[in-house]
Parts: sequence; structure tokens; C-alpha cells
Amino acid sequence: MYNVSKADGTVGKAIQVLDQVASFRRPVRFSELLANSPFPKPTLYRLVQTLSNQGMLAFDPERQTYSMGIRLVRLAHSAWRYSSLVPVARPYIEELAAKVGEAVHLAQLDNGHVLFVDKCKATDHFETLAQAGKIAPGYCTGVGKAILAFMPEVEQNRALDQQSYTAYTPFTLTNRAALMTEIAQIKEDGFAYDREEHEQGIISIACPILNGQGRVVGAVSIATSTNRYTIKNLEKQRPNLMRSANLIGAEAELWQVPIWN
Amino acid sequence: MYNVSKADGTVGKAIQVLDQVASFRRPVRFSELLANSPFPKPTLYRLVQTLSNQGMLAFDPERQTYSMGIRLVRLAHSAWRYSSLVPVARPYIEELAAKVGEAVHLAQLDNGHVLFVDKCKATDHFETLAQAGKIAPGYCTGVGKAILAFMPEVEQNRALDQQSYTAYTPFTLTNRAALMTEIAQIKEDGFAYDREEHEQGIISIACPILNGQGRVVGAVSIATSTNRYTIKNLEKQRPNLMRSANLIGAEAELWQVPIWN
DNA sequence: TTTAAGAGTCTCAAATAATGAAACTCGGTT
DNA sequence: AACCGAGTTTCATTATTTGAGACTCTTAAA
Repeated sequence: MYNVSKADGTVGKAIQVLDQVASFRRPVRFSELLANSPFPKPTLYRLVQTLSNQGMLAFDPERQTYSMGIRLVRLAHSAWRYSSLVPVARPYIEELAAKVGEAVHLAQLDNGHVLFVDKCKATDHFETLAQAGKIAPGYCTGVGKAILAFMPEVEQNRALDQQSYTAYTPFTLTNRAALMTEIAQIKEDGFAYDREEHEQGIISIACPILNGQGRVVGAVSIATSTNRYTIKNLEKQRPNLMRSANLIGAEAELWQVPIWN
Repeated sequence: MYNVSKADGTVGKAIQVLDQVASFRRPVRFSELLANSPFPKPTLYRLVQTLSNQGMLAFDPERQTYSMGIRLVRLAHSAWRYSSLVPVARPYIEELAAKVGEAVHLAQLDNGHVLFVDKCKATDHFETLAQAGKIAPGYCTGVGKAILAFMPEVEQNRALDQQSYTAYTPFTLTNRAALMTEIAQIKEDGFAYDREEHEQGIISIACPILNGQGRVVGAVSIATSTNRYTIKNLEKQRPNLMRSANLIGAEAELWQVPIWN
């Protein structure tokens, strides 16, 4: 898990600017960035220029706006292709998706947030790509809670502090204490459930992926809608889900997948 | 198009290191990086540390290796989702893929390289995700040549200089002069063909995507194999392909898609 | 037409951070 | 026990970053 508070020199500041531009989710003007920036005008200006030169940002001279740059896509492809769980897990989650006929998610944790790195849905194939790289909160998703529950204590504490505990639905756990009780339960049980905590009508069952040393490296889940399943029915998928998680964990070991918390 | 030769300060150097790590396509040791690095040992060491702190690289303390970091995936998701042609082009390339029953690619140019930003294949859905972010050379792919042909002259010149002109197959155009002749033809015709120039047995027809000002913002192609199609047969798809490219170009205009060359 | 305001860009001396030769640590050899 | 090589740290030197402020240019108002 990386340290966002301490901005390591110029490089840290530059990355902070990238994050800021990303947060807008649209092309953004220099003055908009400046308005919410801790940096003085010329400093921000130079950062933004450097990043544009480097292709990490894209500047549209016509509209005078900055967007995220194409070079990031190229770099991230490398990360996704060679350093995530995806290459190892892909065959197993495809198999699982085909077997249960519901959406299967693969996630890893990034700085307290669940990062979806892959998704297979038996139907509706094309949604897939739009999901990789998406983030969701850790405290109210199945995969998030599964990972949190099995993290080493120190890191778990840090991650629990970073959650926002926003009530997305009436079922969301909205404070650290409630989440900790749930996490104790998950650790005992080996499975985590999302009982419409992030989105109304969406439930899931998730299982952590542990490597040979018992370190959690990610989680897999089966997600579905309350129209088709109840939590009770999802429980029947426990053996399938666990089997896939174990296979992925075993293979991750051999493949030297880096630990990405 | 960004400038890779001039390394803008520390930030430029840091990005250079990211590129270097990416080029290994596997976890890499510090000493391996050092061996091919223009930077002295302590400088490289600090860069790599900063990048790891920031989550742009992932350090595995057990094996003492660095891989690309998860934070890149998150940042790139933003680029891909909000700043590329993908959100605008997606419905059109899906429609086109369904209509012709062959793989449809969407590409943009990044520093002289073709960057595939999306791919739809009527069959074989799951390959999709693995392709986004992938790069290919500009001089020997349909989409690459289509984009190159319609670039403004100054940028075109720079891009033509950056090509490697490696002979991937016996059909590859292996020098600038040959490519320039072909490009003149493409500019006149409005379509580019890949006649097994990048991979034996794979051919494609590509069409540039132009925005309202006639600026090229990307290209779409239909790719297939010589087992199923000949170039002659592919030509019949020209109206379909052109229609999709025009629709994407028109909509890109409205959506303020940043120009990403 | 003139003035004002705002966004973006540039300057330069002061402050700070990056640099890299060299030295150090620490496993794992010979 | 001495050596070696990978990784890490030190510290005086050097080079870059910094940011208040000034400048430019476009657009808006008087």
C-alpha cells in the first residue's frame, strides 16, 4: 500500500496532479485545477506542462483543456498484463462464470480501495472491458470485505481507517465497529457476502485468494441480482467459488505474482 | 505527440524508469534495471523507491523485484474511460462487428505507435480485454497506415522517422520511401489495407476517423484471416466501414474527445 | 474606443532538492 | 577468514525547483 500523504518530491507532486485530473472525469481547464490545488500557480503550470510533454496528460490547445494521456494506457497495459492476477486467474474465472452463469469478478486492493481487475459475465460480454480498472469501496463490497478480512493486522488497520463509510444503501455498514464485527465473522467463515450494501438489488458471495504463505492477494466473487438469487441460494456456490480461489492462489504462487496491497 | 528525447527533470526520468520496467514484461531486479539504465546507481535507486511509494511500481520484498504498479491501472482507467475514443465509438464498433462477423479494431496513435484502444470480435469474446492498451507498429498495420496518411505533414514526418521498418513478414514495407508511396495512395483512396504486413495470414481494411476540422483522431479496421477473406472481398466492406468511421468522427466532435496524437 | 478583468505565461533570485562518488552492510560464496 | 556482489546510505557539491510578482493576451464591460 502506498503512502499518499507524503508527496515524494517532484514525482509525487506530478502523480498528485494526475490523480486530480482523473478525478474530474472530463477535460479540465488549468484554472479549475488551480482552484483545488495545493500548489502555487507556476508550480502547477510546470507540472502540467511536463506531464503533457510526457504524454501522461493530453492538452487540447483548441479548448485549452487537459485530459488523461494515452501513455498511461500503454503503461497500464503492462501492469495489467504482466503484474496483476489477471493472466493467472483468467482461465479459472472464465470457467467459473460459465459454470454458474452469473457475473464473476476478480479484484485486488489498492490503497484501501477495491480495484476490479477483471470481470466475466456469461452473457453480456462487452461490459467486460469497461470494468477493468474500475474502483469501488472496500467496506461495502463482497470482494473488498473478503480481502480486508484476511489482511495482516497492521495493514488492515490502516485500510479500515481509510474507508469512507458512506451509506450507499440502507444495508451499508456505516462505521468501523460494525465492519470489524462483520470482518471477524468473515475470517472465521472464509466467505464474505455483499447484502445489497453497495447497490440496491445486487448481492454477491466472495472468497479471498490466498497464496502459499497465506497472504491475501485478491478475491473472486459471484455477483447477481436479488431478482434471480437470494443469499441463501448463493451459499450453494461456496464449493465452486472456493475451488476457483484455491486454484488461482496456488498458481499465483508459481507465477511470482507481485503482492499488490 | 510527446517528446521522449528530452527528459523533463525528475518527472521525465521517473517516467523513463516506468517505461523501462514495462519493457521487461516480468518482475525485474534492481541490478537488471541498473545494467540498462542511463542513471547512476543511487539516482535510479531513489527513482525506483519513489515510484514504489507512490504505487506506480510494486516491489516484492521477498524476491526483490519490481513490477508495474496497480495505481497505473486506476489512472489509465480514467484515461481510457473519459479521454479516449472508446466511450464514443463503442456502440458503432459493436454494431460493425455484429454486421460483418469479423474482428473490429479501434486505434489511436501514440508517439508513432498504434495503440489499440478497443476491439470487438463477434466470436471469441474474451480476447477483448487483453487487447486494449496493446501497441503495434504504425507502418505495417491497417489502422496505423490510415492514421499516418491523414496526419498533418509536420507530425507525419516526425512519425515516419520514428518507425522501425522491421520486416515482420515478406510483405512488410521496410523503408520510408515505400511507405510514403503507399501513404499517398491511401490518402487518395481513403482506405488502408494491411496485406499480411504485420502477421502472416492476417489482413485488414482500415479507415481513418476524422473530426469536423478534418483532423485524424483515430482509425477503425476490420481484420480477418486469409483463410476466410481475400483483400478483394474485404473491399466490399468499404461502405460499412466508412459509415462507422464517419459516425464516430461526427460524434467525437460533439463529445470534445481530446486529440491524442 | 478605452478600461478592466481574468486566464495563462514568463522571470529571476532564493530556497531546496537532486546528484553521484564513495563508503558501508550484509548475505552468500570461495 | 577473506572476498564478492547486490543493495543501501552518506554528504558535500551542483542543479533544479520554487513562487511572488510581473507580463501578455483575450474577452467583457464601460
